[in-house]
Amino acid sequence: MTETRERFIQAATTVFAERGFYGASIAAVAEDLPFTKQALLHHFGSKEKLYGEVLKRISDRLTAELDVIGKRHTEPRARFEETFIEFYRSSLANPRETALLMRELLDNKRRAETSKSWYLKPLLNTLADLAASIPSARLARGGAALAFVYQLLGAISYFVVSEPTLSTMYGDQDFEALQAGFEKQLRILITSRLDAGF
Amino acid sequence: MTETRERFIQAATTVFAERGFYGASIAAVAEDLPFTKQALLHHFGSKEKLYGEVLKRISDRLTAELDVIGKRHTEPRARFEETFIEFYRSSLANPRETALLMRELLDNKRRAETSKSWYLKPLLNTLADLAASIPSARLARGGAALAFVYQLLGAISYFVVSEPTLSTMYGDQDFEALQAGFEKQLRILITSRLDAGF
DNA sequence: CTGTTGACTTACCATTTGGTAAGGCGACTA
DNA sequence: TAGTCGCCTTACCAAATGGTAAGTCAACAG
Repeated sequence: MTETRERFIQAATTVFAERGFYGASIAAVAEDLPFTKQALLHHFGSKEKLYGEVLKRISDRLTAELDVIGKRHTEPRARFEETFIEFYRSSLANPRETALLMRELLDNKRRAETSKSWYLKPLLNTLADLAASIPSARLARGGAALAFVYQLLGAISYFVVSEPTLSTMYGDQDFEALQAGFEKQLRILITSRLDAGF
Repeated sequence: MTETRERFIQAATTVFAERGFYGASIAAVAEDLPFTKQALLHHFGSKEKLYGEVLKRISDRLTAELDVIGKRHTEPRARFEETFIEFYRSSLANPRETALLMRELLDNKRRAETSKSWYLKPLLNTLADLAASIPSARLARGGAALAFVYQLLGAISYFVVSEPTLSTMYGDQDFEALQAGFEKQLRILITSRLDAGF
């Protein structure tokens, strides 16, 4: 059934996000569902394929989301800015997925040898194109605009993923204040860097 | 012997960086060394304790390194800027350690329940103090300066960790150009944000 | 009524996991 | 010479790993 597959994918997202590909077990994925580990294997064939479906799901959602935002703004600079703000909001709203994508980045070296699939590429291309559409950045050489895109991507993902660490380190209250101000700080970072020109 | 311990820690750094805490096995750590898995257990007691020593090693080195840089500059803003540039260089020179710290961030939620140790705290405190020493940032409320520190930390770590992914995605040549310009772009990001004030 | 198909199960399997137990062995001490 | 201490080994272990084999059972088709 389609719904069963869906439930497996959702559960797998959590497990892979929390333990990484190598640390996750398909038994753990099935554990909280009213199905056995073999039902999972019946639907997906292998752990690797299940992981692939999870990644594809995330990549598709993100690409679609950013696409919608991109169409809401015509002015390149505003589009760039709002897309990254939206990316931050989306990442914050889906910390599991954010963590999983970060793990994929880390596991990639090892996994690339066998899997060879690049789920992040369409997402990165979308963002790089966005940067290239800003007049002042178009002429930048040596991938200066791409570097900035990557800096923002890192700043956003790293912060979102740090929630458990930061809230324990600084206490829930201080962390909430930090998180409340982060979006504003992100906006300032983007505008001040863009103002400086390429 | 001290040297044997050292070799175990070095090997463990690689294995933990590549597979994460859960995905790594102590057998894999001993595999490339002329000792058995039990020799490892004899020295460190458990996988958890070995991991702890590895993290402590990294944290100590980083803190010491940043301390040296901090003392080379008296003017707060220059000190802030140079410290982050140095942090970038250090991260780039030690990609294994960078990846491992990132994994620690991701694994932390799970691991915190049992281990409760915060290896990253001294490092973060050093950087936060650095930001607080900048006059214009001292008055910032809601942790605006800390947010900026975290953004830089994320931008740096994320980029360093992405080397395998990026060089495969864009090709070795394009990636090298990107990497060659990254430090300069980082500097621009820092100065433009600081110029904007808090 | 029969055959087939798809979802899901129980029963296994070899391999790997982190860890324990016990002992060999060289060096140093009484 | 006997004792003991630290480093490291072989011999195990129960539990968990990803995956295979062989079914059960309901729905549906002829």
